Amino acid sequence: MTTTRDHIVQAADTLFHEQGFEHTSFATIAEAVQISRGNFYYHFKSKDEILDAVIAARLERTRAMLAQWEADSATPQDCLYAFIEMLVRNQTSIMRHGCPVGTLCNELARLGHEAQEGANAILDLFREWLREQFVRMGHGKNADALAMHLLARSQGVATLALALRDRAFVLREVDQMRAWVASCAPAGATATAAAAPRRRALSSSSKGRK
Amino acid sequence: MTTTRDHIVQAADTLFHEQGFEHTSFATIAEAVQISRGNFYYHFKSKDEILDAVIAARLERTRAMLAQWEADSATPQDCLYAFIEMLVRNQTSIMRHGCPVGTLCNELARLGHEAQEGANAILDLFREWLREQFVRMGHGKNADALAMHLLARSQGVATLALALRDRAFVLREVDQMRAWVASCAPAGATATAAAAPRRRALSSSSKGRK
DNA sequence: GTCTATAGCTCGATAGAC
DNA sequence: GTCTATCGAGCTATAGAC
Repeated sequence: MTTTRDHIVQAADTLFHEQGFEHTSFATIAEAVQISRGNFYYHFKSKDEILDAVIAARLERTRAMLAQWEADSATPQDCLYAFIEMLVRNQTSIMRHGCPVGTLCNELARLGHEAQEGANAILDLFREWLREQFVRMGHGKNADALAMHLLARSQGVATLALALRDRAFVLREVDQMRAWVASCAPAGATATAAAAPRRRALSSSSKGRK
Repeated sequence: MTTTRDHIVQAADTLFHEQGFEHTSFATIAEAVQISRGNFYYHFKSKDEILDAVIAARLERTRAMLAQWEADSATPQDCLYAFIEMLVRNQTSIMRHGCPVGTLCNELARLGHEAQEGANAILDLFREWLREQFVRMGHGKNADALAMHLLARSQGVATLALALRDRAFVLREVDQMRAWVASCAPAGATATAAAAPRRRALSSSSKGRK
């Protein structure tokens, strides 16, 4: 059953992504949900409370998505490919509105908004999940740094994609990120120690998704 | 001689970086410049006109900066190092307010603001300048893709730096970017700087572009 | 060139009828 | 639970005195 509250959160979620939190007014959300402005305050005491609800919903959705990716992937490498593939899947949306996670974190950070921690928690969900994959690949000590590196690469692509709207650029960078993941793979199976991924003149696209 | 107009543009420039364009009101700028709100409209017809003036000022300043970097660098590699070093030099500002170029481009792109082209022109200044360095290094055909790659990396670092405020992360990524530039150098060439980038565990691949 | 005063609008938030 | 009406604050922009 979908309550009015759910409708509000869903509409706000979309609008916060498309227009930003601050730029989105109650009037805009009200129009999307087809209710009156005043009716908001039966469900939420303030705009910040709607933001909290949106963040909570995104956290839940992200958790489910990551679990699904893991369930669908045979190896940790495939998990990483699933993450990277997101840039291609959501290409159009990213070129139009940016990465929903990165743009929200940045907007709230710049505003000094108290909900920044919540938004960062979404980012941390990805960070931890990526770290886990690198741990499974045998990069225990550097797993977090590798996770951050991949996060930064994808955020950079999203940022330039939004500004320049260059599809070829996105695909090119995605290709390189895939190659980088391939180069991170433990050479022989079960590399116990070997913390560091070896730098090599890579065999670009060895991975076949499955 | 510094005119009132210049003062306004300078204050607006800083505030647009720190708070964003939309979030910055005339009242805030007026307070910074110590003039009355009404007085703005003698110098500018609208807020958008101030934005245009800020963008023009940034274009000019960026051109001068890039020319200076080139004058101070013995080799194209050193130019690239100067670019990367910017992330360290401006670390504190970036962690607090983000990259001034990236945040403005993204804000205007999301708003669908007509000044987006102007903001992108600043980004293109970097893109062209970086491309030029790669051309000088002998990467003619791939020079633009390499320039975009470096731009994306730095934007990604700036985005995560703003969200997470992790100094160690920034330094780690900068180190990797230096190493990547070194790996792009034409064989046999020697970079002058103390920048002699160390090769570290987390390097990103240059892939088969060459 | 700089000021005060204010129009006209939108915002987030409240009050109270139904 | 949903509505209408409205408040006060903040915004961009204008008018006109000095």
